[in-house]
Amino acid sequence: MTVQSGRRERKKAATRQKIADTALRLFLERGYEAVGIREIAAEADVAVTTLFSHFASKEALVFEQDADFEHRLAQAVTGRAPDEPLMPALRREMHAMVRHCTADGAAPVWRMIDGSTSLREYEESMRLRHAKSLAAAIAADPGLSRTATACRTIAGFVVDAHALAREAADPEAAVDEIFGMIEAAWESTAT
Amino acid sequence: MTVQSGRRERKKAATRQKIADTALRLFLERGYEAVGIREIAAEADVAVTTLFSHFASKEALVFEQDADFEHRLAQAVTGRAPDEPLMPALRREMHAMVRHCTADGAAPVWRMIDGSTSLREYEESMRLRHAKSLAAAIAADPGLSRTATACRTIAGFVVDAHALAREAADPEAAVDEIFGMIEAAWESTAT
DNA sequence: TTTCGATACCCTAACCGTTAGTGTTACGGT
DNA sequence: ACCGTAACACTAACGGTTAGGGTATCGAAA
Repeated sequence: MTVQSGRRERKKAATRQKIADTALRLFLERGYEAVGIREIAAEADVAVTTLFSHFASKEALVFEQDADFEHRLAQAVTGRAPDEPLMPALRREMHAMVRHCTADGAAPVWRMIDGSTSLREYEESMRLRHAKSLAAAIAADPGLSRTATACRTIAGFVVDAHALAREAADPEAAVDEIFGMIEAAWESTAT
Repeated sequence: MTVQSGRRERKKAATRQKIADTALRLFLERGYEAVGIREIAAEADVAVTTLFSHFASKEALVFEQDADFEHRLAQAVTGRAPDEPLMPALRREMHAMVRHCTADGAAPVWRMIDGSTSLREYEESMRLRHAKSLAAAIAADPGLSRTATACRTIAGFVVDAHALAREAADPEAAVDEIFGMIEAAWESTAT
């Protein structure tokens, strides 16, 4: 486990980025389903197998920075100020995430996602992962003693909030509305 | 639109059933991923295209009676007694559904589902559909005036309850625990 | 410096779910 | 008795994904 930043890792990162950029460009130009893997690989000047060594599936090309999102919610729980209650921290993070997804320039990507069944399904499977890690983070906090079922329920609720808010007319207001409900559910489980 | 029960419809139903039975048998014998579509079709003595005219995908072979489930929750809302509150009706239906899924004999099937990524993803996409129709049913009830976001949030919550309860050590108790949270969330939106 | 293991990449050829295209049969209403 | 059509069949392909097996470049130990 040596430190990073050898020429190798830089080249690898560059290849990955080139693939992702090429794919996104082609997808936006001609539509997700209309662009094939072999074509993306050719345009990015890599072999198909190389593409799949960087991305586990065609859908993963679109959700390139999924791994970031994966941890942000969990971090919001484990990294919050020692005396801060859970819900405000989660609400704040959710606001930031929703703002990020509804920023200018992101719209075409989301339109593309909503237009493809397989992309929507992939996004759902991501939510399951996110909910799982969030539930683990909540369950691990010694300050909040709740049952495993309660943690998982709340976690599922929170990640769903992201999807629901994205589709709402006023995403920011939707986050607040949903979090009102989440807090009521959460407090109903207080011992 | 003539009435049913011609020889034709019986034959069609028989073909569909034979395909589903064959598929489930092979899946349980040798594992979901280890059995190919061509093999199922051959064993059921139909053409591959015929199989796909009855089932939209390989996963749909496993969730054969999905369509039933699709409407049960919505029915629980629209078909409840005129004066019955929403939540008890949903809770009752959810109890019935969970009991059905945890009945003896269903265990191997669920073990198979949990063992396959594509089956789990398919189940999730079903949940989205179910949540959508449930949300529509709730939103359509004139007695419950809630925002669209609140309806969708609660609907997502309810369908998630099914998945969470199935995985819990005591599914029936989990349903009650989760519904306690759902009711708190629901009542927090009362005008 | 030389050597050497690791790894990033390449190519070919397939596998598998799924669909299009094109018939053929047999049912059901007229 | 006839015809429209629904159900099914066959072949061939498409597109995502993976296996198998090879080359080259990097990084570090010898």
